[in-house]
Amino acid sequence: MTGELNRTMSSHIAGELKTIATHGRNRDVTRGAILAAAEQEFARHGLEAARTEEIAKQSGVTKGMIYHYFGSKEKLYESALEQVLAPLLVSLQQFATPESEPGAALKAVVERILQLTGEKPGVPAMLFFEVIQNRGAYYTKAGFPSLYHVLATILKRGQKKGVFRRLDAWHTAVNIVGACCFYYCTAQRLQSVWPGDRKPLSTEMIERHSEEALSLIMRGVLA
Amino acid sequence: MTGELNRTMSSHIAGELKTIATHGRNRDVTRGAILAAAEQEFARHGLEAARTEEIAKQSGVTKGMIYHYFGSKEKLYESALEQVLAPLLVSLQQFATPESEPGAALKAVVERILQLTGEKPGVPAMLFFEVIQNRGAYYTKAGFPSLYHVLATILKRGQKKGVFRRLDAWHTAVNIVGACCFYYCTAQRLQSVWPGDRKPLSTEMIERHSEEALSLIMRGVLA
DNA sequence: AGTCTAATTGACCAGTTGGATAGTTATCTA
DNA sequence: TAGATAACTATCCAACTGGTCAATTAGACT
Repeated sequence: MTGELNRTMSSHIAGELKTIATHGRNRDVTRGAILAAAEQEFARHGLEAARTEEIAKQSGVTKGMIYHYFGSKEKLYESALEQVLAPLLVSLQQFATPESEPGAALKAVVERILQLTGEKPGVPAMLFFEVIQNRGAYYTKAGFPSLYHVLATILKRGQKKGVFRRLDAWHTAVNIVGACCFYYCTAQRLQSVWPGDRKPLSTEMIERHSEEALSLIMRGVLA
Repeated sequence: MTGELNRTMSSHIAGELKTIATHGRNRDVTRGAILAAAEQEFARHGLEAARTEEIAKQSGVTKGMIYHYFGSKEKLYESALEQVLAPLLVSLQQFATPESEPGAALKAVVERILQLTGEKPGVPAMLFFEVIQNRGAYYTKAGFPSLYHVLATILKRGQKKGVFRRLDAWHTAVNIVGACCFYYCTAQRLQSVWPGDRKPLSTEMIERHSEEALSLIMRGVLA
């Protein structure tokens, strides 16, 4: 998936220093810069309203580079989406094992979601754009496993064991994700609504969000 | 806010029949059709990616009409946003009274949010676009009261009374809204992820979402 | 040093889009 | 019936946007 890494540093030298030192003229560095800028732009505007020119400007290269490395705006979008979602969705698979205790499993999954979104606050926005604007077309295309399946499975198992209360697993799975992710989508607005000393994207507020979301969810689900 | 209604039906005749019978050539009907189409288009694509041509097509009029009645794409957006948000936010003010019992008040507010979003599933999407793409600029411009203030106030009061558990009112307010609204943002995708017999936007599934969201929230918040 | 590969650039293009404008016609009033 | 108002249409335009392409140049290898 990640493709050929370090094609440029095949010489004797460590290469790492070289890569960093090389300001331009480096495949991986440029590709990475474009991807990073694309991630931001797509998270702020979605595929449709994102501007390739802006991505180029932010990554410090010419627009032509985007087409040289990615071929089209859509393909760039796919790459950015995959780069962002893969770590989250792949890492969740481990929690789907039927052996684990449901309460602990749910807690672990929620914490993982909160951790990853906390590290990359743009991810929830990208997901929203993808679902609403593109109706999940590229999401489906990437063939990622559904986050909701993992959650629903755990919820059903916990309910059968009597650990969780009576609930609709499918609906609850969605609402759990909502309680985790919505915060990052509305963070910009919170800044002008919340008291001034609360900076929604500061590390402490992110930390508190994780605590609060987890509490709300666990309390809301346990029997 | 709603402006002059029924300017056209000032004659002797009842007017209602007239308004309906008149296919074109009616200020209010045309304006309404444009607004309705705009609401859909903006909910699906956001201000930036929305196309005036598409709005015109969907409302069955020429693009020129949009500029005749609304002046610009942005002004049309403001009107659509206001039309959609006003009922929700205005109606919530009544729950902010300090006399009401906090538990009941919270339940009432959440139910109202769920009712309104259930009736207009496009509203949450419009809110997301507004916050993420436009950073809440038009939202602020409209001068609506913050939904979060109402919720946080109730939460704080309930906490002081010991009805609610120890929690951060500001964060919890956000997470509550997330648990209510996220469903409608991801509904399109759910259709291809959920079992086939569950249609996310069917009346029964919407009803169930309301129940599940309310349960999750109340359980998650009560002492 | 010389050569080859590929990263990079800048000028350019065709299609789209928000918006303006001049003209047409239905309806209301006197 | 005549005129005035305004709803409505068709056409056009300038700016923007995704995408192309030929030319340039920095590094890698011999």
